[in-house]
Amino acid sequence: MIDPKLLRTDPDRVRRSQKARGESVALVDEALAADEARRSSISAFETARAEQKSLGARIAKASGDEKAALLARTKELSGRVKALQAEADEADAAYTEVVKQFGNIVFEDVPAGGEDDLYVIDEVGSPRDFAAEGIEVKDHLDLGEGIGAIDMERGAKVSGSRFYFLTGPGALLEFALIQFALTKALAWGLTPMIPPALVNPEAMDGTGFLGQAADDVYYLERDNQYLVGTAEVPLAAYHSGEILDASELPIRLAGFSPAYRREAGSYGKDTRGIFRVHWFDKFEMFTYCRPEDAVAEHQRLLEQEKEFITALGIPFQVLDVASGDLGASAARKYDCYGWVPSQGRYREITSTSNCTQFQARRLGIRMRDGKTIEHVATLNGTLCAMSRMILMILENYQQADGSVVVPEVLRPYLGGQEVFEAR
RNA sequence: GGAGGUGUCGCCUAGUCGGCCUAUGGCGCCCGCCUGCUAAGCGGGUUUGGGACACAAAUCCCAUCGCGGGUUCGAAUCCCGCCACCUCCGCCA
Repeated sequence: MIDPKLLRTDPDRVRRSQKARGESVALVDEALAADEARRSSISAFETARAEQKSLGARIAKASGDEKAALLARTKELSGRVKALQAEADEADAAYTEVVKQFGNIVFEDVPAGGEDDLYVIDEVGSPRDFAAEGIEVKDHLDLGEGIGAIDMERGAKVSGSRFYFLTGPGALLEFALIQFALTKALAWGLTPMIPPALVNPEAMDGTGFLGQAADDVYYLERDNQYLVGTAEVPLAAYHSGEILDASELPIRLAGFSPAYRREAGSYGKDTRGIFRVHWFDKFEMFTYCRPEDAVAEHQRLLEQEKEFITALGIPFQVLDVASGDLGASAARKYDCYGWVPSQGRYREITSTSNCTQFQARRLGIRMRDGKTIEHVATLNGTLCAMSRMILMILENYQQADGSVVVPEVLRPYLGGQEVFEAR
């Protein structure tokens, strides 16, 4: 949720943000009108309620005829108070509904455009020249099946399309990545977390995933619960409704969980292999911090992502995601795109968002700093999405005979193994 | 899944056959007084949200006793639903 005060004090700022997102600017006037209506109906209710209370106090002390007279008078008032209260509740709900439609206020210096506008702000490493090495590039699925790491057919048999089994070397790779990510997370001072992957509606809605992204979320109707698409959801909701002591901040977490995504609307897109799947495991970083520290914290998360990908030896680019392609919660987002040799282009492997106070307002996460209380800022960033990273490793470390070299940093977690041989 | 119990302003707690509850007391915390210093003692303050006053401070108003409804002129208190926790039974990694 955006700051209701900002709407009143600087509606133009909100209009600019809506425009940058490519969303309705008229919504601002709608919200202002709803706010006005809300305040006047609340004030009408409060006046009537005050009168009712003072009458009530007199009734308590009165008796006999006086009491009877007062009772008669207050009966009528009681009905009015109820009606006014219903009106006020309704106006308040209507206002909230409008305000919740706004995405986070986009930072002014976020580049304009949509998902096709790629602003590359950094580049690390460079793709191998496979031709020069005399290698005919295979894609991750051919390689994965070749070394016995991925079984898509049985994934489909057991669970349907976009499901897979990681087998033997594939499973070992994931475990090694988990260990390596955990080692990094601890070195950076993050607290490791294993959160529930099933959450209630408040958690899902509070993190902003039931808005424009609702179709992409699995919902269990019988239990009124949602399968999370990222550990960001339970990690954000972890402190919901709490007032944290400012001295505890920043709180830096690294949560490991499965990620479930319906991938609605992506039929026929990236259908081969494990690039786009309904489930994968992921290590996700999450920070609660003071609002004024959020921009620096965002850089920190990005640096950690870059360090991780660099250590694994995957060539990648860093993108400053265009304003029209931001998620509802993000004021700014950086994506890291890793090189996919079989596609001859860079594809997303990590993403980090600065949600400023947007999520914290919805989830009621505040901090007490001396006498003042205000909402914290929240940020999230991918540490390691297993399926994508395995894909990157398979393709970038392939050899002419279909074997795959193990990235050096992972060898300690694989008993020193250096190569996965093709079978 | 079945039976019973519990849920009060940071923590503990009083209050439940409706109205002096504007929610008691203790601990903790904050401010002040006193005092060679500290402690003790004394006095005051201390839920959160919204709103009024052009900002701030002060003050005032409304809401807030797990959440949501209902009964009533009036609900922490009575009724209904939900949630969480505890105990026992059943089932089960």
